[in-house]
Amino acid sequence: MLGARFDRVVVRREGLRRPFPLDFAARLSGRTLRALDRRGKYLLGDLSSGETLLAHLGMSGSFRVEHAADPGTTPAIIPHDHVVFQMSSGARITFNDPRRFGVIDLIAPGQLTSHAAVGVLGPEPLSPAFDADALAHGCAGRRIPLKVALLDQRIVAGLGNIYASDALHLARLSPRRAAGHIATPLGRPRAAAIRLAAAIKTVLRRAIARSSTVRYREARFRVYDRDGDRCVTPGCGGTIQRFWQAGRSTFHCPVCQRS
DNA sequence: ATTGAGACCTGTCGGC
DNA sequence: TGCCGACAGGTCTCAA
Repeated sequence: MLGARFDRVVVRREGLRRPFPLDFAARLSGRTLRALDRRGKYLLGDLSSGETLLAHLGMSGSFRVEHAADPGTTPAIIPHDHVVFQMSSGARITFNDPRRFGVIDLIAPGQLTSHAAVGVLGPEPLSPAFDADALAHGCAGRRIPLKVALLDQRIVAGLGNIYASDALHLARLSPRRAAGHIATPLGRPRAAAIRLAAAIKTVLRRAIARSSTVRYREARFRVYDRDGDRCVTPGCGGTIQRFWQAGRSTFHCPVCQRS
């Protein structure tokens, strides 16, 4: 898509979580995609019109890339194809999302920072801006459990249910611990914040290197979806358990994540 | 401030 | 085989 023009945009239903914006296809047609970026779980496309093409995969969304020049391939519509972008490069990019929890939206120029979700995102976990100080600052004074705090995109952007559990396990911190406990009363980081910030970076770098979210059904994690398994922490010997927090499943080792 | 429950949807899996 | 409930990578809103 990058550097190509939108030749034709086909919208195959009213919307996903929300209705598609007014004149969505018309506002894209003839524009060029100048740059691609990402904030947290949001994909951002910088358009020659100054608008931003915003996308979120939700739980089940995906983009499929096909090319007119690919020999022996006949691009076809399959179930749950909702938006098709035909590009001047010959590429055809299709947004498919069975559960329709995803987002496809257009943001007017300059409106991204005031966007209800994107505008309040916390720091990028792999950027230098995210460190123990930033994490402690975000958690200070909060009495919510650490696991719930890690899922709050305003504290740190982009962590989901898998890596929230895994990062806490690597840092050997209980998911039930109050988030505020990793900071001093003045919001300075305690040892736990230093461990957790580092663990988040380690877990995410490893996940990206292994594409473990892209193929998450085949992937194996430290604790996620491993209840009943033996804990991987050297010398621990505990058994991974699952419980519920804020409506989501949390996995942890009650032995090495006691506090 | 925080929790909990429910909503949005369809697909998959395990148990019977 | 087929049916049924539980659960799923994520937000978002409302009530308590």
